[in-house]
Amino acid sequence: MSASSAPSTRRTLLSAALDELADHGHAGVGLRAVARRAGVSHAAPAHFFGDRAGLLTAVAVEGFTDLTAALVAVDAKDPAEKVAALGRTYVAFGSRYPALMELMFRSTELHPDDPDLRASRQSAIGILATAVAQTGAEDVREVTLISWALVHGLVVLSREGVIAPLIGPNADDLTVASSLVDRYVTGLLASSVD
Amino acid sequence: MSASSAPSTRRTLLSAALDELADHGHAGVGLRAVARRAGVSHAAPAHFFGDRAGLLTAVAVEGFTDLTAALVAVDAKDPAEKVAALGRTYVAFGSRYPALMELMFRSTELHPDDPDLRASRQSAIGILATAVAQTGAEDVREVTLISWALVHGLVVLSREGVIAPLIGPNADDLTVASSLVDRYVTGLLASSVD
DNA sequence: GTTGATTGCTTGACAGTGTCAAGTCGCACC
DNA sequence: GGTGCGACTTGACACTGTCAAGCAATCAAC
Repeated sequence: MSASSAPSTRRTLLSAALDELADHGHAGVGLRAVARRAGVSHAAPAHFFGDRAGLLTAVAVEGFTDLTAALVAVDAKDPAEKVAALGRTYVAFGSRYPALMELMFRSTELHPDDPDLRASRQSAIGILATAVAQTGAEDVREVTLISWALVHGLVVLSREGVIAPLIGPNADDLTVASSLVDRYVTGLLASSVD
Repeated sequence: MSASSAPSTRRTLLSAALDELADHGHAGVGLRAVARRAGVSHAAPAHFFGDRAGLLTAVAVEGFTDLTAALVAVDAKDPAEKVAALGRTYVAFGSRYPALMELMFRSTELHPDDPDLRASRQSAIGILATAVAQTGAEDVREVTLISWALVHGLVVLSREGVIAPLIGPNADDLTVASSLVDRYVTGLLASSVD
């Protein structure tokens, strides 16, 4: 028999939750709705994840893990260009999975001190931090924070639909955000090196 | 008899919702909980606001109105310094009213096309846009967007508690964010003027 | 000055939710 | 062969948003 062929209910529930999130947004991720989708009893999710916040936390961890994988896959020779590419990837991820990205930053409905959550988030931001460090920037942590804030802000504003009214209706959010990331993140780094 | 002495149930409900939001966060703002706090029947909020999204939308409008007022009160001689001051005020507002600020940008639980919501949000961002314009920046709308994204990102990251782990435990979020706004927003503008 | 309509709210019900206590089933281990 | 234990299920409770109906006051019209 093949290894790990049984999809271990817990795993089934998690992927049901991700589907529910993509289909009906954050509000759709309820203990009972997810159980229904996974074909188990209404109390099964609570058995594995404790409560609703536990389920959402597990989903968020999955999200940070996927985001990390996407960032790891980014490659670029020039350090500054790499930081910009990471930023574009971050924005693209937020654009492709808006509900997931929103959930990942809604700590009031998560277990904010969950070690897995902290670790998975830290590993995502760690990638950006090391890329910033390789540019030779002086205060790595400040530049990392400002870069993160910038791309995350773009994700939020794009999700809220306020970019188009500001820039113009015929501009694609993702294109606009990417060009802004390119232009200003690299500019930021240039002024911060030395 | 004094003008507008009667606190018009609707107004009472709205301020009860704001209190509930400040006390128990976004999840605490339920139709029934707000009704209880306001001392009216459980269906009264729905009577005035239609549904829960309607109530939340009204609260968000209140938030954007307050934010606008805070931004209008900002004064500075140098145009670039004014933009920075607006950014600091934005961050401070988000820091003082985290739950409200979060709600204001949760369009999935609001009525995103509500005209009052759009108008109040537009008036807030308009203040930043005109300040940016007065610096003589080339592409006003792009610089406005990037500045907005930056400060909003800082608000989100501060709320999520990820600034301290990144920068250091003895640094105050608000101070860190303010200094970043000062340093980089003004740098941004300097490189963008001509 | 009675009628009719509108407004501002309440009462009551319904389906759905998260959570908890108890129970059932199978399986490993002694 | 018992005994514990993990993986669930069943059933209940309090709570939620929403809807239909009703009730009291107001106000315009005739």
